[in-house]
Amino acid sequence: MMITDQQKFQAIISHAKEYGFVFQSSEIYDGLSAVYDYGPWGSELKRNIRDQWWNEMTRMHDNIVGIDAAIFMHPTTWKASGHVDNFSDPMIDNKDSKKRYRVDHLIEGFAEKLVADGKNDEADILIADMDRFLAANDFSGLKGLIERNKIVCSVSGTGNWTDVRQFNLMFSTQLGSVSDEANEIYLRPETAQGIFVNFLNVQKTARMKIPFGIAQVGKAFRNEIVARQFIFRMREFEQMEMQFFIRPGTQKEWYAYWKEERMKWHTGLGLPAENYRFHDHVKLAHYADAAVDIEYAFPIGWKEVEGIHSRTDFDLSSHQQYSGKKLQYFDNEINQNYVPYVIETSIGLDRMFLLSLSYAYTEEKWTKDDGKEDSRVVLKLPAKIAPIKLAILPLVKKDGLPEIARDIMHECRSDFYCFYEEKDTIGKRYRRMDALGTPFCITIDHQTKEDQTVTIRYRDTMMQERIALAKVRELVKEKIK
RNA sequence: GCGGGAGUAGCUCAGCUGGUAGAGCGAUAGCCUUCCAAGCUAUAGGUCGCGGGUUCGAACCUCGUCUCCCGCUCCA
Repeated sequence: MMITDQQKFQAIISHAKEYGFVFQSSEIYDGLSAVYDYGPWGSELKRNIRDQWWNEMTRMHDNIVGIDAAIFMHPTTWKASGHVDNFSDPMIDNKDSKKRYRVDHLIEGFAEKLVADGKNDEADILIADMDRFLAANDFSGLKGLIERNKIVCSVSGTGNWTDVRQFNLMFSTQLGSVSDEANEIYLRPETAQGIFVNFLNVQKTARMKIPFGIAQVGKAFRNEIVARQFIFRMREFEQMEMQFFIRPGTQKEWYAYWKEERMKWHTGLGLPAENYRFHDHVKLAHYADAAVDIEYAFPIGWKEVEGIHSRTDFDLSSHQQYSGKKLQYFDNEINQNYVPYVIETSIGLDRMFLLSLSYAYTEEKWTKDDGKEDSRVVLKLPAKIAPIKLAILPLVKKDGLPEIARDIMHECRSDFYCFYEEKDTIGKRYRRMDALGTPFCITIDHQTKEDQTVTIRYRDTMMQERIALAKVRELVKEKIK
């Protein structure tokens, strides 16, 4: 029986809670909108995904190094990056058409109409008033301006407006303990800027030569107007970003290179290529000269999981201008100083987590040999990222079997995450491990005492075979490589 | 932000025209000793999302609010 995508999404959310992957933040206080916590198995899964990415970037490329920059940054950083100007505008909604306008656009549009009618003086006064109110953050003044001039919505034709409100995607707080003397600073809305401002520090201390990359994993914060769809769009989320610094003019090749390289990482985890696609940006952000999303077929539709952007020298040049410090690189090969261009790969860790669950979550039903119906819910997570790698199960909890199980547990637990369980029937324990996505289970039985072999059971096929107890550790290590 | 739907045990849900809560699964402890959950026994878990109102009495009626899901909108 097929379940619909919508049902599957609901089932994943329930499963994530029931089995300790994801909880709503502050649940006992009714939760906090669009903020989530990761539970015991969720935090393992998330960590494993993070490690896969980090190791791929830093260990597998000798020209990429990592950093861990602070969440707080100098306020000017966000002026230079364009975040302050582009993402903190007073907005107003028309209650009839439900259309939302930037207040300055609305008033400027009306001023243009005045000019067209030959009322240049009125237009000039209007714009001057607007600028004064904008500078003073006087929202009621702005609304009064709209009302006095009887500015109407172009869709509904009415002047039925909400109050003017500030929409700022960045969270702010105060640095300094005395609030009226403190400076307003922001929680970073992206991790990239921590890399850009450290460009020269890293390049010089790690003796990097262009082309080279800087990788970073960390939290970012965006005060989304609408944040929804479980952990897909959260207000606090984790990014895995790599900024690759290159010689100007070579961005096309490197953009193509990273596009391919990043897709290889996804499929290399064992995720099916047919669930992925590229989606080119038509409208480019203020910093980019090319941009593409890697999209995945989530139960909620094709959605972006990763972005690859050609950011030109926008960020470094801008920081150079605002800071007054040169952010240049001397290229020995061509005997030239230049501000490097940048190719960015930026993947949402939480989205990758949701992607993994979306791929892995499977409900299976079949008829047993005796004609009875059987079923299971199994997370077919790639073994590399599964929270628990190996479950160690004594068939019965007597006759010395638990002791043997404890021994093998002791041997393996420093290499990978093991889970010991002696409660309930073996079938029930297998089901529980299926629900957590544990790829391998071994069962210690009476025969183990005689010939030192165990049954290993594979999650996806439910097949089992006998192997030497001494080989378990190496076998699992090999499979999770 | 607007519109729609929902919120009762860890999960899925029942609860009649208002009379202070139930089931299945799950969990815990024990029995059984079994290679694919659903044998037996016992136990624990809910001020019915939260707050006001109506009423002798509210899970149920009403108002507000919070959270989640869907559509629109937004999305560096």
